[in-house]
Amino acid sequence: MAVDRDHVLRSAAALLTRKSTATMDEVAKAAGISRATLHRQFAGRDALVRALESLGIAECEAALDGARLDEGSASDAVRRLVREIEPAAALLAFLYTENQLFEGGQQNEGWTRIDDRVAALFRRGQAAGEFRIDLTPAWLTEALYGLLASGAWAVSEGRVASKDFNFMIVELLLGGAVRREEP
Amino acid sequence: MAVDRDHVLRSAAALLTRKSTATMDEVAKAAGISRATLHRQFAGRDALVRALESLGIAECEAALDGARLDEGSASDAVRRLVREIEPAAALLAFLYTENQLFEGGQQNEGWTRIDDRVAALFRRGQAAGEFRIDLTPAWLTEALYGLLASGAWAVSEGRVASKDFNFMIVELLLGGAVRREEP
DNA sequence: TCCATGTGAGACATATTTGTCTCATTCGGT
DNA sequence: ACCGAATGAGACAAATATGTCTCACATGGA
Repeated sequence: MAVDRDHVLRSAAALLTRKSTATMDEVAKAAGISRATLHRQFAGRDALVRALESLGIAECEAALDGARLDEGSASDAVRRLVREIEPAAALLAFLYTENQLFEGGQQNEGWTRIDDRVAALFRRGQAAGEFRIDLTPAWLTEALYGLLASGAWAVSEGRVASKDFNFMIVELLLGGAVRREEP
Repeated sequence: MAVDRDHVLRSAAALLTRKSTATMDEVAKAAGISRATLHRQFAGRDALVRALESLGIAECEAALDGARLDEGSASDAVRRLVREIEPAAALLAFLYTENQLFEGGQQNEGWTRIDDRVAALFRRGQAAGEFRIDLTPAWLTEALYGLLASGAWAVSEGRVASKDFNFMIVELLLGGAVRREEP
């Protein structure tokens, strides 16, 4: 009978990604529970968003762990990372645009840890001569987030097929739009 | 004495990009006018957002015109487009995440026109053998929007220098992160 | 100078959302 | 089958945002 907290969070993420101003009542309905029960789980809208943020951070870090960023080529590590992070992409897209989280001035330190790990991956690729050095690791990190968000958005709008999510993001991020000469 | 409508819209865009839930009072203060005057210009929050949307569409179409997408190589056209669109990037970033505009089901047809023109550019590049064909024009269009938004966001957060905005976006979109062999 | 128009400040009612509470019902374990 | 715990439905007040109105003030032109 216990409420499936994870299910509630995912429903909320899915809804809030589409409509960031959804009310607590709409969030509750989307999760198939009553507003009262939702409020028993999360003290308020703030607590709900914070919980979503924690979930997002946890999933990101799990993806980072699962992608084994230190192994093999940096390109392959990026591919693994995107693959691992795909299930959380919609949630990430919501949090990425929920800039209100940073209003307080101090953002959750979890994001800095994640930023650092991703940036370190790009830096490793640069040091290995694999990635170009005229694009900063900070920008590559930011671009990855942006493409993940765009990809999640495009999939949810039906503009890109879900099965192409990985390919599109990785290929654009790594290879760009310009056609390469055959090696 | 007449209120500078354009100034109000730009202030609103700048504020709402940072805090999408800002109240009408905050929007008014940001523009340096009173809530009453703001309300005389825009009947309500809805009307304000619609006006921002119209402004965004107009600036996008102006950028598309100014970039002369049909001339020269598709890559150069993309470079011109990003350069022309940069001043409107913050506004575009706001509108891009203001998905509530599409809640009604029918989005402003202006966006479809713009999407079509951008997608046509990528399609032209593909037909010319300049762009790879395994990334759909729809995705390239979406990715451009995402990178513009990420770039505007990164600049406003100080993570990327404003002067690098163009370079970073264009180079990543066209060339990707992987280093190319010297030709 | 005088008048008309636009503006700022604030009061006010309304609508919406939120947080809290109660109570009947239902579910699950013993 | 029974009992405790959790849930759903709804009432309620408080907080917040919005839309509307009035009135005093200032600004700019005739």
